This record gives sequence, C-alpha cells and structure tokens, in this order.
Amino acid sequence: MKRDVFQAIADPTRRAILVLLTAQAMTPNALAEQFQMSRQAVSKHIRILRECEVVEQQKAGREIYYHSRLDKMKEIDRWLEQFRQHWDSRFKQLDQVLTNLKAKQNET
Amino acid sequence: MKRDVFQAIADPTRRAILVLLTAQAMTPNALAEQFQMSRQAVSKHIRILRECEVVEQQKAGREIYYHSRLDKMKEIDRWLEQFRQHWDSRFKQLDQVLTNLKAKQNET
DNA sequence: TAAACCTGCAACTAAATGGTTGCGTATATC
DNA sequence: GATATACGCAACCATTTAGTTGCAGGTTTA
Repeated sequence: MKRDVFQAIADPTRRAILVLLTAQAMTPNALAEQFQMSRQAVSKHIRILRECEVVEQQKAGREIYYHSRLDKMKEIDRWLEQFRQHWDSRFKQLDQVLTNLKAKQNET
Repeated sequence: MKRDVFQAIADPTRRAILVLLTAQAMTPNALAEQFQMSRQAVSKHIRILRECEVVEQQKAGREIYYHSRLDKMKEIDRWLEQFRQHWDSRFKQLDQVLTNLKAKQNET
C-alpha cells in the first residue's frame, strides 16, 4: 500500500476535510455533520489521513480532536517545484504555445 | 467518475510520467521503456491523464507525442494556496506547536 | 452502577484501479 | 500490395476504495 500525501488529497471529501481541519481542530462527529455521509464513512477517511500522516489526534475526554499537519502539505508544494520551474520561465511558456499550435495542426 | 488533477497525481507512476512529459514530449513506447511495465499499462495511465486534461496529444505520423499541460498543474498550486496562508503565518506556526504539545500530553 | 455518548474496528458490498493479453486500425517501409 | 510498427480499445483479473451496518471499548453523567 502507498499511503502518501498524494493519495490523501486524491479524494474530494478528504480534501474538504483537510481544509476544515486546517482552519480548526474538529471531532469526527462535527466533521460528519458537514457532509452528507455517515460518521463511520468520515472515520474511514480520517483513518487514511492518519496513515498518510497528514492529520494528528488530540484526545479530550471521550472526544478526539483532529487537526492537519501543514508540514505534510508542504511536501506537495516541494513536488510542484519542478513544474513551477517550467511555468515560471517565459521561454518555456512560449515553447508551450508553439507546441499547442503544432498539436492543433495535427489534431485527430 | 471524478477525473481531476488530484486523481491524476495520485498514482506514483503517473507522477513520474508527468515529470518526464514536462521535460520533453514523448511517445507511449518511449515512456514504457522508462518503467518496468507494458506499453498498454502506460497507455492506460496516459488515457487517465488525458481525461484529467493534464496531458495533450501531438500526432506525428504513426507516432503520438504527449506533453504535459502546465496550466493544469497550476490548479494544484492554487488549491495549496489556502494552506500556504497558514504555514506562512508565524502566529499559526506557534499555534501548531502548542497544539502538538497538547496532543503529546494526551497521547494514547 | 447503569445509561448515554463518542469513537474505532471488523465484516460486507459495489465500484474503481492497475495491471495483463489480444485485437483492430493507421502509418511506414519493403 | 505485403509486412512491420505504433497505437488505442476491449475483455479480463486481482486488489483497493468508498461506502454501509453492527458491535465493542472508554468516558461522562445521572
């Protein structure tokens, strides 16, 4: 099994959960209320998010608060860096335009 | 079916393909040589990448060159923005540290 | 102590994923 | 025209996913 940040953000529900848990720590129950989904379904997403190490627990009595780990989100940022090098370059942008033009000429 | 950038980058093989296709346009055959995988397997990944609109075709005789669409990668960058706001803030970073401390105190 | 609540985990199901092999089609070469 | 090559697509298979329901354990409260 993979279990990395990229798998964590692959699902739209998990992305929404991550956004919420970045704004503030929340319990599974509170999260489930935000979605049209059972508590257990949310719980399974949280489990995956935990395995991907993008969220952390914080127990408070019988409740468990979860919050996101921003350092893991930075991994995505670092991976994007190699693409940013290309879209930051004006030369490459021009190159892209020319490539698109050629592609259009040869379209199916 | 979802078919968005986030699904495109969920698979490690597809991420590798995307990196290669950003450096230079390549044919499916050329890509397959880079991985321990059949041409058809690569083809299936390319199909998904096309459905996610992160790569484009460019026919050249009986060969088809693929290249990445950097504008789609920017979508990830834009989504990351909401997290970047948090990790750029010193206050939030401190907040994170305190939250971690509290979490450690209450660990299982 | 008993009852109510919050949660995680196991079992199950339907659908999607990632891979395979085989085939049809279009292009290039002889 | 015949043959070889490059590719996409369909069928198939094993595994994973995303959801469900049901249950057990710990915490709070009466």
